[in-house]
Amino acid sequence: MMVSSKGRYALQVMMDIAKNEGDGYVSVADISERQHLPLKYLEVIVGILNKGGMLSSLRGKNGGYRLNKAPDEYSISEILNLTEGSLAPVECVKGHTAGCENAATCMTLPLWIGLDRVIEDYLSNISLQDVVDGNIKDF
Amino acid sequence: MMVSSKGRYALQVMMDIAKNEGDGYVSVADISERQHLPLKYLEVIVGILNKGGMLSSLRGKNGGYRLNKAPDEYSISEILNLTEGSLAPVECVKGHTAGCENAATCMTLPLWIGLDRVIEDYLSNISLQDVVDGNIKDF
DNA sequence: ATAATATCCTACAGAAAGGATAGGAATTAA
DNA sequence: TTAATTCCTATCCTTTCTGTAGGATATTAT
Repeated sequence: MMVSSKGRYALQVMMDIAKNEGDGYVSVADISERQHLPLKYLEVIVGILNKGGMLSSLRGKNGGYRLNKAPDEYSISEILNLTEGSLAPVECVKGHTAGCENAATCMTLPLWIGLDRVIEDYLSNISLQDVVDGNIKDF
Repeated sequence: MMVSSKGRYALQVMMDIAKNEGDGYVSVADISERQHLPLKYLEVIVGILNKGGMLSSLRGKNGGYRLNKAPDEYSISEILNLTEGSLAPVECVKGHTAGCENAATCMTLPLWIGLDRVIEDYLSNISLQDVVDGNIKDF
């Protein structure tokens, strides 16, 4: 029941780019250095974010990555769902197909659907900008 | 970000005992058969529930397990926390110590604390009885 | 052109966690 | 005494996690 380092690093990457992209691109080497995260692993993770349409890239000198939209347009949910594959707490609530062959009689399914929903609700209402700004209410 | 089979099976075990304990004890063999779950694995899981104080046991013939309190006195949170070890989404919000050495400056910590809380809130407000009764609102 | 700087691609590898199984010791009821 | 049952804990196989490695490809500055 844990968010893996892949997802956590991806979030750090997105935050770092949000903070450091001026008009140019942010390189993975710079992110790696600032965030103290392994370069080669970040290359893999950034590749996922890029292929998933969250970033644009530019190769070569002065190249790197930049956000495709404003930081307040990214929800934490979409970032984590992309990098983690899914945030579903159990297999049977993945991909909104909701259930195995016993779904009709499964007494625990509603529980998992409800849990999935509170997680999704929470994370989809927090933006990248919110995290960068330290703007997370309550707690 | 998944609840493991250990936690899911533990929940099934608790539900099965809740349903099937009359005045006597429920054996693991019976649970295994009714729920179609591996006996030897269930023995391990039930051991955790027992040592954690959720069940009482009786050895020998006609032995087995029974609940220590009424089904509506168990929250799903306590069952899953016991068997999973923790439901915290990241290492640094385990055990209410909240944080690593960088906690003071970590921008993502509030996010994880908040996520932990919505999960905990949801699961602590649903009882074993609710699940057995199919009494989970919404969705 | 060329050199330097980046991304991009994908296979591999060690460590940790997940998901059981195995075998028997201890206890209890009939 | 015997059958049934919990109890204990070591082991094992598989999958996932967490990276690493090495190079191919593209871009820009000079």
